Amino acid sequence: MAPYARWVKESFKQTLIDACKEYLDTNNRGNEKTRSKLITHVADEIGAIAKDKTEDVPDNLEKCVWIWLGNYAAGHAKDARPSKSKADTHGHPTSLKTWTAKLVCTHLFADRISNEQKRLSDDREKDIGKYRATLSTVFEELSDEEVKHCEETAVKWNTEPLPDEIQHKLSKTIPTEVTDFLKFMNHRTGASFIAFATYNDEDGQQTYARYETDKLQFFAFKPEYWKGPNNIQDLWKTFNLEHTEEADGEETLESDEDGYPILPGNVLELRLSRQKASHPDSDHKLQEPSYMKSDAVDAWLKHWLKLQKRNKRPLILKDGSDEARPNPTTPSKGKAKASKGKAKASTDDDKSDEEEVQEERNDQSDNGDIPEDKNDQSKVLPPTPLSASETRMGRRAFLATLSKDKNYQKLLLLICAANDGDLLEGNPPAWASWKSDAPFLPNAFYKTKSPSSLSALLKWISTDPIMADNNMLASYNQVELVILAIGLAFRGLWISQFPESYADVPHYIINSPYPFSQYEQLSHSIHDLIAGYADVVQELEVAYSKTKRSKPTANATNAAADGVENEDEVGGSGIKGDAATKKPGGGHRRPPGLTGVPTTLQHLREEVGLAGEPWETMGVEWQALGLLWLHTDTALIRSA
DNA sequence: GAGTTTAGGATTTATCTGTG
DNA sequence: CACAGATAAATCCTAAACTC
Repeated sequence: MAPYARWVKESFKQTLIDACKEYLDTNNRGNEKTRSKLITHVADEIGAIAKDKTEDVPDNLEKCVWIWLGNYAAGHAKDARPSKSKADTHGHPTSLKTWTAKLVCTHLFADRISNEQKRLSDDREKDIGKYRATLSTVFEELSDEEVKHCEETAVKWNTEPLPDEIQHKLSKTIPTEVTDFLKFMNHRTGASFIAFATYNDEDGQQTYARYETDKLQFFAFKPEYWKGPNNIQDLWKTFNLEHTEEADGEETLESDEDGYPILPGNVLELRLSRQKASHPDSDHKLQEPSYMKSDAVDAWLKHWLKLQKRNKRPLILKDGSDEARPNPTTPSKGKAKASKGKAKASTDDDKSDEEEVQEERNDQSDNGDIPEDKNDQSKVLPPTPLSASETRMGRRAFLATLSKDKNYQKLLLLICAANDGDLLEGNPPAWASWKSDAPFLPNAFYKTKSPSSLSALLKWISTDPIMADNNMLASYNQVELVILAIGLAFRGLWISQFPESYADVPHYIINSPYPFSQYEQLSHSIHDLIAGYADVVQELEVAYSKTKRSKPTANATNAAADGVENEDEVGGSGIKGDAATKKPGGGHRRPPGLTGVPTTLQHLREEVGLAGEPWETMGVEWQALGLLWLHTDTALIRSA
C-alpha cells in the first residue's frame, strides 16, 4: 500500500482503541510477549472484521497495528512521565542535561563531600575511586529537608537557566572535554579539527576555549592567542587576511540566533585555496567520490601523496596488502592499488594509473579500445559502430568491448537466444545506430534535458524494448540495437570519467553532468530488463563455460566470458580481513564482504549489498571507501 | 555496573483538506 | 491553483528498565 495512506477504517477503529486501552491498563506492558500477543490478537480480529465487510487491510497488518498502538499510546499514557523538552530548558536550548536530586547534592554540599572523600581516603589525597561511595554516603545522610531542597533545586535547574556560579564551575571542564573529544576524532579519522567553545568565565567575561589539531596553524603561530580572552571576530579577521590571497570582504563571521559566532561553511575550502599557490591543479572540491571526476580524485590523491612525502599526515589506504597473495590468477590487485598510493610518482605516469584503475574495476574491455601496453603513451579514439557493422560477429565483438559491467555482459549473452525478425516500434536514442561513425556520443547525450539524454535512454529501457508483443524475446536486430544503445551509454559514461585514456575527447564529455554513480544506475536498469530471462541467461552461461572448457586455449578472445569469470576474482581483495579466508591457490571461496560490521548486523550484510556478489563487483576502491566509512561512522557513534 | 533493550514522547514525512 | 494547517504514519531519540 502507498505510504502514509489511511488504513484505519471506522469498522474496526473502536477495536483498536479498546485494545490500546486494555494495553495501557495492564501493569506489565513492558513484557514484550504480552504485547505481541495482544497485537496478533487485534490484527486477527481486525482482519476478520475487514473481511466481513470486504474492506482492504494493509499486507503488514501486524506492523501497522503495532505502530498505531505506539502512536495512540503516546498520546494516552496514564503514567505521568517527567516532562522535559527542549522548550523547557531555557537559556540553553540545546542542553538536555537532566538534574537529579543527587546530582544537585554534588554541588550544594560540595564541602561535605570533599570532607567525606578525604575521610574515606584515609585522610590522604582525595581518592577519585572513593567518590561514588562518598556521594552515596553524603546523600543518604541528608536530612529530609535537605533532600527536599535538592529535589526542588533539581526541578528548578532543569527548567530555568543555571545559576551563574554553577555554569562557571561546569564550564571549566569544557576545554578539556572538547580537546579530548577532538583528539580522539583526529586520531580515529585522521581529519583535522578546530574548535571554539564560548562561555562566561568566573569573572563573567565571555571567553573562548580553543583547540586545533596540529598542522592547522590557526592559532599555533600566534602564541598571544593561546592565553586570555580573545574576540573571535578579531581572530578570524587576522586569520582570513593572512591566509586568503584576495581580500574577499567576508571577513566577519556570521552569528547564530543566540549571537554565537559561526565558522563559515567553506572553511575547508579556504584551507584548500591556501594550498592552491603550490598546487595549481587542485582546484577541486572534496566531496562524495561518486560525484567527483577522476581528475578531481587524482588531484586529491596527489595532494595527499605530497603531504605524505613531506612526512606530514600520511595517506593510508585500508588494505590487506601486507599479506602475501599467492593466487596466481589475480596478481594481487589489492596490492597494485595500495602501491598506487604509496609508490606512485606524482607527476608523470597518470596514464598507467588510469589503466590500473580500469583493470581493477573490471568494467572495461581489455581487447578493444584501450592500449594493452602500459608504456604506450599514445591515446586512441574509441572505435565506431560503423567500423564493426559488417558482420554479425564483428558487431558482437564490438558490443563486447563497450563495457565489462556484469549485467551488460549477461544482456549480451541474451542475444544468442534471439531469433530473426523485425525491429520493434519505440524510441531508441538517435545515436544508437550501426551507421554511426562517431567515436564519441553526441553532445545531446550529455545534456540532461535533451531527448537523447541518458534519462531518455533509461526511459526507453524501462519500456522493456527487448520484449516482443508475444511476451517473447524480441528479434535479433532489436536486441542487438538495445545492447548497442546501452553499451554506447556505458562507454560514454566511462569516457567522461576517464577521458585521459582517449584521444580528442570533446569538451562536453569532459564536462559531463553525470556522476559516475550513473554507471551503476545503468547497470541496475539492465538488471531489471533481463530479470525475466534469468533462466535463459543461466543456460547460456553454462553453455558458454562448457564450450570454453573444451577449448584448450585459455586465452579465448571472448570478452563476455572473460568478463563474467573475472567478476569472482576481484572480490574483496585489498580489503583487510579476507586474507585469512583466502587459501593459497584458492578456489573461489567467497570473500566475507565488508569487515567490521557489528555482529548483530552481519546477517544483513548480504541483503544490503555489503557482501556477496554486489559487494564483490564493486571494485577495490569502493570497498576501501566502504571500510573507511564504516570505521569513521563507528568512531563517531562511539564518541557520542 | 557496563552494556543493551524498550517504551513512549518528540519529531519528521507525506498526504489530506479547506480556503480564497 | 497555491497555500497553510491538520492529520496519519513512520521514524527518531532518550530515560528507564533490564540483563549478564
